[in-house]
Amino acid sequence: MPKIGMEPLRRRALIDATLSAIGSRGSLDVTMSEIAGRAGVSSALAHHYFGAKDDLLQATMRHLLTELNGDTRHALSACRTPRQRVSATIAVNFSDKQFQAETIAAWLAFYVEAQKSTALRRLLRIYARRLHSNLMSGLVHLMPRADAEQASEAIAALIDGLYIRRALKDGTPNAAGAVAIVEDYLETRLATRKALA
Amino acid sequence: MPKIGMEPLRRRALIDATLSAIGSRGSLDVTMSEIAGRAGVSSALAHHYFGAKDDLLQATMRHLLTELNGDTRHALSACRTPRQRVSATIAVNFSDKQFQAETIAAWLAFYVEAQKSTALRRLLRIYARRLHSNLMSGLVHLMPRADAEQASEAIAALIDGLYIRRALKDGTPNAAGAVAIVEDYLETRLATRKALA
DNA sequence: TTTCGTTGATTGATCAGTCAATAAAAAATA
DNA sequence: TATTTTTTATTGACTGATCAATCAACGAAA
Repeated sequence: MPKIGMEPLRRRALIDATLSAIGSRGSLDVTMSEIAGRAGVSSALAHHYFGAKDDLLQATMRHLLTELNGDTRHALSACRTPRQRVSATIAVNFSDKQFQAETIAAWLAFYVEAQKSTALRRLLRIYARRLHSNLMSGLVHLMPRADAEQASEAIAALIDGLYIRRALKDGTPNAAGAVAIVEDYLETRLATRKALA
Repeated sequence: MPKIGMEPLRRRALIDATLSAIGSRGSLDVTMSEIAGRAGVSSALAHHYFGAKDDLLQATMRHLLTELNGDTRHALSACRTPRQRVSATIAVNFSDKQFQAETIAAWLAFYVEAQKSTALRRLLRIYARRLHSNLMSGLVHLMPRADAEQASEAIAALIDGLYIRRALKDGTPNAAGAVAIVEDYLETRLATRKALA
């Protein structure tokens, strides 16, 4: 066991363990012992590095946010047209890495918890703003601003809704189907504009 | 205090209290004492009438489901065309009675809890099936079955997504805006079919 | 006098969070 | 280099709070 610079390793391991615990339980009702156990350490150590449980939960959510943001930036960097930007922004949310039982369960649980915790609510708002701004950066070139605003709202709602449905394993089992639904919405929206013009 | 036939009154009061407790806490993390207190009785009485806490939670969710179903039946009974049926099905979900902070918070919380509880999951599945069947009963007359299937999936996801966003008080503040988004999706979908025909 | 409605008090379990103690690594000092 | 000292990593054991669930008891209605 190396005893040098354990802090970042442990923090990361604990965040991963939190994610997998939330994923398997399907909610934030996981004990510190459960999390620590999955990370292979004692619950006391988890408290040592993160303080309160809420802090660990926040750090976990921040991690999710960072990952999604990184993936999005990467995907957007390859885009040449506004149209591509919109599709890329959508696609990231349904990529193999993001659209995964564990991650989805965590997002959903955080959404609920955000109604109690202002800190989580703030983080979720950051996510919402980023998504909106990414979508708008493309949509605004494809339709009038008011329309773009509504389309962005609809796409965001569609993504959230598909996440929920995926969590419940009701309809929309695969990521491909989910993307198809959102893309179809977008495509239809754009086609209508063209047809009416 | 009348002491005759208290059971149905108490049960109803406890369910209402559960709903309002969940609404104000924003999650299912409410104590039996809190609920019983809101209903003006002791926690022991809540256990007396409902047994375990889970049973009370289930009864509360069943109540939500019953209400929604009643409202939907009523709305559908006034419809003359398939097109109206679809709009009516959508509208009910955003009616003043349903699209309310308290109710929305409860739905969201139940969605999360359903990942742990098979009983709740079964109830949620009933809701999903009903919604799908109601939507399809109209859509199937307006477009090919495969398209209708996808549209139904999209509308269901939109509704769930708009509920989430409402819970977080991010975009989509009012019910009217939410309906507009779903109706716009539907309208665009139908208009495209016409334009291409 | 049995059944119904009701509660206060209690129990037992679960957990978040703390703390004192231990061991090993790093740094400082001799 | 050998030593003491300090910092880092880690835990088992404990505490205190919270809660679901139970139960014995009591008053009133049937």
